[in-house]
Amino acid sequence: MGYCQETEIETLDDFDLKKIFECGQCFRWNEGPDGSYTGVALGRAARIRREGGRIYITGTPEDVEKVWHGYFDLDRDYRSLRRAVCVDDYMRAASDFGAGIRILNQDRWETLCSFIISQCNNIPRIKKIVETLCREFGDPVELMGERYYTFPGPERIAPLSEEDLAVLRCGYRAPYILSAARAVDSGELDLEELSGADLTRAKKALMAMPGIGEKVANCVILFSLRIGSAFPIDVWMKKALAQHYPEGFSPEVFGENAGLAQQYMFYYQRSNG
DNA sequence: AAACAGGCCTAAA
DNA sequence: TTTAGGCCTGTT
Repeated sequence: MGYCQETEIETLDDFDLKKIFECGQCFRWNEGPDGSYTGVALGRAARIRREGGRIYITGTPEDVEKVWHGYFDLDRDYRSLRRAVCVDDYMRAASDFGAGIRILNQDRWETLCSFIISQCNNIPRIKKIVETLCREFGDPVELMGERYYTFPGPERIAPLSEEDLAVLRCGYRAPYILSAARAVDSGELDLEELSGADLTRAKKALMAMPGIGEKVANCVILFSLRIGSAFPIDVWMKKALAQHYPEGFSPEVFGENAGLAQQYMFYYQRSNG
């Protein structure tokens, strides 16, 4: 393991690596034996660790300022956000339990593609398919003597065929990946433009694509388009809502913080049932 | 062995 | 507008 520069990520409030990387929003960060996490995001490989109360990530201060600051959503004060979603005793418990979660600002295309893959799959298989996709079609990057691969851009996937994607073993999702790649590459689906849209319009645009339904659309919108009112509902969330809001429930009570409220509910449900 | 897994699509009421 | 069944594949 060669020498590698590290820079502190300064954060005044919530920042729990395990919760951030394991609350279901991303698929490419993996925990090492020492509790650090290594992953590839936004075209670069990095390792991030906690020592005492401080967080360190490989890279220069400029990397932190220009890349990781935005990725880890450091401009938002999660302590006050947690207070804002405490609408009842259940949400108080869930947000206390989930303290340390942050919603990452991920690459739009990577998020779209990853959540297409996620449908009707378990996490280990999702991660495996995504890693194969990157190894086969991404660019190699190096970190501390190890080789990693970036997530291939839509322009790399668009010209491929279903046979080319057979190595992924992702079954019926392959044509969905191709059509999404082609739409993004051609500009027919403009994810950057959509990040300035409202929830309704963003959902409509995404769900017009084959293989993108309500759940995948909401994940893409929340995790990469930065629209905080998105509220993805999967099987875990269905259980949580049925259990705690049998009379019915509307995410609108949380306004722009609905997505964060969802993350707390989801993580709480997965951890405690 | 048969069912299921962090959905989506189509057909049918 | 809601519901059932099928879908690739890998795991239990």
